[in-house]
Amino acid sequence: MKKHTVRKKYTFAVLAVDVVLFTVIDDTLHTLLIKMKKKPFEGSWALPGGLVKPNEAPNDAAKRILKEKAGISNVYVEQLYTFGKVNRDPFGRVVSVAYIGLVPVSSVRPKTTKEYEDIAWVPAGELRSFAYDHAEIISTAVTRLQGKLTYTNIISHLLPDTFTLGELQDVYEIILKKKLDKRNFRKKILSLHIITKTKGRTSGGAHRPAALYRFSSKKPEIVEIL
Amino acid sequence: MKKHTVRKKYTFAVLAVDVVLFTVIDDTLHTLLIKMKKKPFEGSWALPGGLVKPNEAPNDAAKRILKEKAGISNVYVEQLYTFGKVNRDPFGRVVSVAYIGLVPVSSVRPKTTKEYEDIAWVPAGELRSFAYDHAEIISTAVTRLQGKLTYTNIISHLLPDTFTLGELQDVYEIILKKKLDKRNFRKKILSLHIITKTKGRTSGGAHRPAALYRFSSKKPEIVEIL
DNA sequence: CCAAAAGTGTTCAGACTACACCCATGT
DNA sequence: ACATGGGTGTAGTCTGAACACTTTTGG
Repeated sequence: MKKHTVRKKYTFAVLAVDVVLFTVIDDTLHTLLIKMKKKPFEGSWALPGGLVKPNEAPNDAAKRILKEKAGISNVYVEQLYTFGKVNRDPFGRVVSVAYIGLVPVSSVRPKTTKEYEDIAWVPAGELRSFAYDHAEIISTAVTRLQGKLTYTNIISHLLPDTFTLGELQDVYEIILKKKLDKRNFRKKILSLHIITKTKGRTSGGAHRPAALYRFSSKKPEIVEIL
Repeated sequence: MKKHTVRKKYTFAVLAVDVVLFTVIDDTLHTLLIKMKKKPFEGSWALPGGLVKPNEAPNDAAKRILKEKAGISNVYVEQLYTFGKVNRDPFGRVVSVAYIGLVPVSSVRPKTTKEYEDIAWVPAGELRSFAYDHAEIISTAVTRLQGKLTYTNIISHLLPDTFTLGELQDVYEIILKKKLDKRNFRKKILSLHIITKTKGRTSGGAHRPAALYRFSSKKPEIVEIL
């Protein structure tokens, strides 16, 4: 049986990826969205996404699309869920493997292209007109992100290389949408040994300088955090 | 733009589903596997799986395949992960959406068909020669199942309608591969109010009869269990 | 000297762990 | 009578929650 025999005989689906890229800006969780030009979704916002190439793994497609559409590389991405309802795309049968991506705020430089009207960081949870089933994908992604914050170390990918304990706590509070006690938070985080103190300190704020920390490892790990 | 325009232009992938169907038999976690006849995997074991139809959601395809290949309906299924490495299938580019399925042991009646050499419940973790990347899919599924046991009520789908606390504890111990303290386990489970006592009792064993319980709800819920 | 974030300990309550014996039934 | 799983309570430890003041810097 030749490689393309099956391909020709059974082909039916277009496989796409969509990425929910998160970052934290101004004390708010944001996702990267694209404002569309094409009908029937002109003016609607969509996740950066695109078709998977014949010789490309979906994982690689997710990274490629972030690079192409937003000029962002070196991103942490993980698979979220595969959305395959029959009529989710008015153009035909498209099944989309959705990914979550995380970037620290500094490393971000979305670029607009002629293909789209606009590309922008939009506060997660903000009401918009979304293309396709992207509202559902985003809300699934937010829920997953909240869940994983509490039992893994993925938050590391939302922070710059070094950060203060206050900044770390802020990110938790923003995403989990609840206040945490400062002393308890510090005790807990430090007891886990997932971050280490560096020699650096902040300076420049009109307040006492803070110690800078770094994640001991950014490898995905299961750690009971909160 | 017509519906099939995109389809024709960009088609490349065959979309399949594979199901890791779990049950507990004789104090061991088992998965349903099929022994293949076709080259290059003759004699290897594979997950029940098949192609998604053009007008079928992957979810529905998973249920259909269990029905067709094993004569099993009314199964709880949930999406596991999508496996899309370029060369995972020697016949061509096939992307597989993998599902976890759970059935209580009683409701099980796999049927062999002419298409396959054999279909059987095989102890999870047993060494076999697996077709495709199915070894990887199974091990991902086992890990996920273990994780979800500890923070959801999905174990309900592995038990018959009524069951004793001893049987419930057994299933936890089998899947999590660790002993639990009987008194602590009962205290914890009962305090969660996810099961209710029925009026029934067991009979027939050479021992004291046990109270029968039932899950208050089998809807997926997040509950911190262990 | 004032504003702003950093840093630091103790007490209390609830949850989890370890642990051993009697009970009801069938053979 | 004995073998088998069912059923029950308590004490000690650990973890999580609540809570307020001093420190260091820039402006």
